[in-house]
Amino acid sequence: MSEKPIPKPTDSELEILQVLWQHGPSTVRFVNDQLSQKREVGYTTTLKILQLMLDKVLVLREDDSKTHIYRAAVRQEETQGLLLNRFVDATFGGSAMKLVMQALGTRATSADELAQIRGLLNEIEQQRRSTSKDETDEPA
Amino acid sequence: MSEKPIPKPTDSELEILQVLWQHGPSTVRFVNDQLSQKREVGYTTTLKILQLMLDKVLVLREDDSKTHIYRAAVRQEETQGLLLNRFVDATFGGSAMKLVMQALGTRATSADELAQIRGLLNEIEQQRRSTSKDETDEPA
DNA sequence: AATATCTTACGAAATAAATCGTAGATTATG
DNA sequence: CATAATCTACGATTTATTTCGTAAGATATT
Repeated sequence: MSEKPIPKPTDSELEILQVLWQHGPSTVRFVNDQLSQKREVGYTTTLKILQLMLDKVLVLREDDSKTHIYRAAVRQEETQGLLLNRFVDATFGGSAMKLVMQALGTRATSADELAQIRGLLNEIEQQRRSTSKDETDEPA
Repeated sequence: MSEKPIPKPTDSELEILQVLWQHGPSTVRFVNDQLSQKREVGYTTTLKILQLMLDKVLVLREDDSKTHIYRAAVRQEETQGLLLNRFVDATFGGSAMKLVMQALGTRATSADELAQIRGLLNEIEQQRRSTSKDETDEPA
């Protein structure tokens, strides 16, 4: 039980992680090009943030070749989950349901997406029925 | 179309807004007492933040009586919606559905809550069926 | 090999957020 | 009325984040 403290990424760091998650291991140049499509960023700014992320072990880097290659050191879902928890606590007083209601109510959601969510609900309930037979709610 | 720029609250400001939304107009002392239940905060820190929030017009204040009384100047749902949009964009690449899936999959959600969400899904689909007949998508 | 180009490392400035101390005003109490 | 307690205003510090300039090293080009 001494595995993951998981450092919390800042906004800029998250932006970079998105690039790495989406495109895989990349050079500074590539990451910067991607970011530049959205907004103005200096090359050395991107470089610096990647270096700080390396310290925090948010990314790893391959030094072998001439130019360094950075890769995400944290998994996407894990990180998103972490941030989601913080956000739900800070903004919705810890109620994931209130958040979901807002998300579904306010944001545009296609019929297809609604169907997918319905499917997930089914899965969850299904799973609960099966596990509640032999396993009690909390093994602790 | 020149109504609401809506300033984005910081973490501390959001914390205070939660108190005001939950308990209504309050004195600095009361807000500080509430915050203190969760963590260490100096009185003047709370005061200062409230004053900054007044500048930003995140809160209004009653000066009449001896001690000032602050009230939220932004509505809860509106603010939550704003923050949610930002969060979805930054963390889930703009996909509200991915967020919902994560929220349902990762966080503990009671059977009761799941039922409520299911209810909301029904409502939304219901509404779409009825409005798509005579009204177009956006009544503007 | 000399020059230009690209890359890294690093320091430092600019900005934003949160925290607190102190002084002066106001109100309550003895 | 005098003293204590409470409150407001405000400056200043601390900490975190973002940004960029510059120098030095590596690579490519002619």
